[in-house]
Amino acid sequence: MSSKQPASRNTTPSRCFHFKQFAQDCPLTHTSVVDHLCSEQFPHLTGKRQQKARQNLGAILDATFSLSNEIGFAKMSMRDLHRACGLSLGALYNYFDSKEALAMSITETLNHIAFDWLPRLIQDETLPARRLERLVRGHIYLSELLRPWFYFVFMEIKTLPDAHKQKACDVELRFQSLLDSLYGTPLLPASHVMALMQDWHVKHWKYRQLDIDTFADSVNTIAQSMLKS
Amino acid sequence: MSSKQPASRNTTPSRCFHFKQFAQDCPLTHTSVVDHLCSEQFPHLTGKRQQKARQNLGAILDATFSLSNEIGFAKMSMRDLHRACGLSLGALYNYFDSKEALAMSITETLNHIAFDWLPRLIQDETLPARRLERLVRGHIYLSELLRPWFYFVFMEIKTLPDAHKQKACDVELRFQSLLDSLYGTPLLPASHVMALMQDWHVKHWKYRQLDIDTFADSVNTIAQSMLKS
DNA sequence: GTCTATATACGGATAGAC
DNA sequence: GTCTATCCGTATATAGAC
Repeated sequence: MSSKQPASRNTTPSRCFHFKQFAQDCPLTHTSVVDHLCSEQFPHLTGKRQQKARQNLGAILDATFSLSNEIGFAKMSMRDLHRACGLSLGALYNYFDSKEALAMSITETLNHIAFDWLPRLIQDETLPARRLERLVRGHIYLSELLRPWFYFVFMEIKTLPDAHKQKACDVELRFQSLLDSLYGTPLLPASHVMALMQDWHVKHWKYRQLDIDTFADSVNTIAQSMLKS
Repeated sequence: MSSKQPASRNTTPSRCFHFKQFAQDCPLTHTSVVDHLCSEQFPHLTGKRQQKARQNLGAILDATFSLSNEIGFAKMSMRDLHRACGLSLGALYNYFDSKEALAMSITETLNHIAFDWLPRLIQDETLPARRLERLVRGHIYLSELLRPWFYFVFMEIKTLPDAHKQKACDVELRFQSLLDSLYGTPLLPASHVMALMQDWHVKHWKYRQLDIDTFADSVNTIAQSMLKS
């Protein structure tokens, strides 16, 4: 995953990896996550039945993301959802026990993935500067691959029951502690980096026209500059 | 508003102004904003009646901020609100025509203030580096003085009707264009600075232990470093 | 102006036919 | 497994007494 080009300045910056590479190597995509969720909720299903369930789950999640993005999860009614995803109101409850269970499945799934996956980014790298770059790029690129998931969790954490809220915060704090250990100083440099990275999905309407690698380069530059001082 | 101390390195950084100065000079406080809102909604009231209205409005807003912060505005019911603020359910409707009108009053008021006030920060300053520092500190300090207002608008914009949403976004874009003009390059440096500044109120739970001037110094350092490159 | 009581609608969730 | 029809609690907003 390392760039082979000579170190020529003022052209493309050298990157430990870029988005296309990451997307090819990373086993996580929107549909793979839906499939994973399906296997968890309906472990007994196989073949055509499984196919159908995955398709419906995907439709439910897509509609949930779309509606939450537009009016917020709390304002979205199950009736809105059933109209948007094509299933009947009753059928929804075969997939999720309640509206709250739907929200929790989403956060639970993403947390599991993030918790599991982000540490792997740096497992084979010891140099702090390289570890930092891998964390920064990895987080930004992953949040792009699963943007609706990241955005949903960011915006809707507050409305979840406390136990769940805590767990979701833990993921952020764990990632932050990874950064903290690189910087030596606690809190500030790591928090700044988190804020910059998250801006990619939180304010995505701003970045529509912008190449994601350019964005990641920029965040990485700032992150690296704080490492030196 | 400028610091008089000699330029001694490695001690307190020289600041164009710090929080305490800003708070003394800035005419905006939580109560003054409530009073302003009161004068807009009940221009005819004076004396004891006005006093009472201000007090009740303040209680309603405090309760709204507190409940929204806890469970989100959409989940907060008018019954929750009436219990939390002490007024009866019916009495609430003497102050706001609807739940939506309450949310709109809050965003409207803050937008008006921000739109009006932030440009004044730099009106007497021509040096880009100083203009930048004044904008950064001014935004952070103002968002601290009116933290519940800023947080509310940030989190609840999405649930408002489209026309209102647009106006709120305009304020952010206007501020960003002030920054853009300082940087020359559009979008990226300014967006980064916005993200860093907003983190103070968005993730305030992280910064409970941190001095606001230390935070502002840190953001300003990053903002300045992007100015040079 | 503020209260209590209530009209009216909509929400989440379920029952039971197919 | 999916549909339609429905239960029942709760939400916003209002009416009318004081």
